[in-house]
Amino acid sequence: MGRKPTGRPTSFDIAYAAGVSQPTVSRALRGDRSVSEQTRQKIQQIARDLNYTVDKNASSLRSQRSNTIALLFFEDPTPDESMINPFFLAMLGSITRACADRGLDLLISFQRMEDDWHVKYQDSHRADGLILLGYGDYTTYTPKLEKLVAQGTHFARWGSVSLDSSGATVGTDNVDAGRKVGEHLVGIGKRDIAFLGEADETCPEFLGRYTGLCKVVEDAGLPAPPRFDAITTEEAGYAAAKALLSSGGTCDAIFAASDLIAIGAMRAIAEAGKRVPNDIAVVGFDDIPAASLTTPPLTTVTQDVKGAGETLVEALLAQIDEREVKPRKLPGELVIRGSTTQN
Amino acid sequence: MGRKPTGRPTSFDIAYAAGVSQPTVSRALRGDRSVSEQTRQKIQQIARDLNYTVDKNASSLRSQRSNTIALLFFEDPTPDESMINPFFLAMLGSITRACADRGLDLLISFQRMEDDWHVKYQDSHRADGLILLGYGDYTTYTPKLEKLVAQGTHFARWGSVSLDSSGATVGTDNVDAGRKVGEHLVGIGKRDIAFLGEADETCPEFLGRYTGLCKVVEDAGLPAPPRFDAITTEEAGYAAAKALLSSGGTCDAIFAASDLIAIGAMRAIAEAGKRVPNDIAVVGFDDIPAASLTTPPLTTVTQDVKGAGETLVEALLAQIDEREVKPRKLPGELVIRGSTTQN
DNA sequence: CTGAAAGCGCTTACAG
DNA sequence: CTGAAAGCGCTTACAG
Repeated sequence: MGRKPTGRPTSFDIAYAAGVSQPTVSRALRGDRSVSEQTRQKIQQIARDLNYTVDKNASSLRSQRSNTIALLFFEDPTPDESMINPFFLAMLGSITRACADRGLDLLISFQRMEDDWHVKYQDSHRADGLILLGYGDYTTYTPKLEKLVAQGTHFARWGSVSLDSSGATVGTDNVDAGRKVGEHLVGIGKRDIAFLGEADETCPEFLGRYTGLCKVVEDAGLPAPPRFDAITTEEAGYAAAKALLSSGGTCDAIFAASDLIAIGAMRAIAEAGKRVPNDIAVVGFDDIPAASLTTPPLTTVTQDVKGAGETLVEALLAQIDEREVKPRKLPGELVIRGSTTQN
Repeated sequence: MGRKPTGRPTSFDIAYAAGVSQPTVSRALRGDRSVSEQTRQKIQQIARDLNYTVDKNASSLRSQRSNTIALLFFEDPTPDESMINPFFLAMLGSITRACADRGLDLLISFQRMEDDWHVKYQDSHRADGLILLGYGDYTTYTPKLEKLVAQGTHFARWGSVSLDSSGATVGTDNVDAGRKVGEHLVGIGKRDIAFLGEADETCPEFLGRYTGLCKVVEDAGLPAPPRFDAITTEEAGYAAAKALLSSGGTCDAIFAASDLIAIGAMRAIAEAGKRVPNDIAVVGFDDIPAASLTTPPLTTVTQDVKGAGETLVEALLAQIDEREVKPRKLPGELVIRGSTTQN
């Protein structure tokens, strides 16, 4: 045979071998129902024998659809430019799997907040849509989102669901999760709970967690939880706890807006000569792998990472197909460990 | 203006606006030196104004080059199917950055050992080459590699450099790193060192680390380090240490082939009522984020993750361009923490 | 159920 | 330095 002396076979080679036209090969290989069962079988067999695969570039160019999704991590530039939040890494895994299950390819890219996200993938037709994952200042983030919407770019994002009704947003029910944490802490007899994390408009997710905590505390007739700002790093958690402990105020529990913050806080607590959980109970958020390795192990909130990946991909696909997309809240689950209960 | 009523502009639109031919636009935008400076400037300005980007599918189809690399993680299927080794996640970050610096897109995919890697990307022309990252049984891995070579697929891999002279392999100098660990342990007076990890042909990297350790121990006239098999998981490390401690044998130091193994081992040591580092010193490998969080913090070996990403991408690019590629060894750095020294 | 024709948006010889 | 022509390998109306 060997119609083409070099390179990989094309649909014309398959067509020649099967004695049909090239468009029929294209149809058969995509499982088009209009091709007769017999012809389809034959063509698929030959394609297999010749080790043929459809050229994605040609197919995407013609059909104007790439079956590819681009995953953009964005983050504030960090001084050490290293640490990605482990939680997002877990998300990456679940999104990868969700894409693979649907035959989608996944492009990935780390973006700085300053960058022009939209241009890169959608405009160059590499991807049918974008999934946005990240943390960082929400106030600089929002205008970019609006630009994406204005451009008609398809995207789904992970984040705070409440503040944003613009379609494909998926996130943990942070208020509910904050409530669960509050109930647990109040339930074990804590009365004086502090919150560590930037709970304002720059970070609506943290704000939700704080809000949930406040509700429970208020209902129990306890003093409102003081807040100490911290971004999602161990260093920030350490500094915030330092500030809390040296402010002269007392507290018998800390709810940190993330595990990274909680881990930093535990270091500060140890340095201050206090004990976890007896003097101060500590709760984190995310359930990163390191959370079970601290001393004592960290009580935290597990987010539904697997469900998140599935839901994000589904939401994006729905948007691409112009189906209706509603924001989705996923439940967070409290995981109780030694940092809030002695054993 | 508005030549096309709908959709994004093409190079024809730019050509029309600039009063030149379409091929000239193509040349100007790629910075072809043959286009006059003036024309080039003008075209680039117009392209910017019209928010034009080159259609990657068309350009890849025509040029038969995609400027895209596919990163394949492969792993033995794990029961919980969750945990990716944190070390490879760090590698992902550095490879992403190295690709971005060179204007390459990055496709990512997790593969099971059983899968047919080669077909997926190279054959469908999505990627110019593959980077292979992973762990798992090397003996099932090698035949796949050979198949890739036979197919003329371009790839670079992270792994054991010594056993494999086939081009684009990059890895830590495991023997040297093992030696550093051995010297440290012998230097602090340990005499009876055990190795935890599958140090045979199924995992040449672990074997290298063991070999380095053995050399030092032998030179010091100490008994050869016993080996206890463990794959790279916490559970396996726990089980291996259990086996070691209950074998009735004594040991005053453990070199674990990975941090995950070391963390599991420390748990087993604590359960056996022994203290780290006084009764048993522990050293890991990889310096994952969790390594500094254990009690005591884990002495380990840092691999040059940043250099690894750069080197892998460079090696792959060289291979694609048919330039000569030599295997590259990167140094590992010992990081001494509390698990081998009291303070 | 199948085929002939057109065309997706580029890049690349080939001319001049 | 620039243009006219061809063609990368598919998918999609359109006919029959």
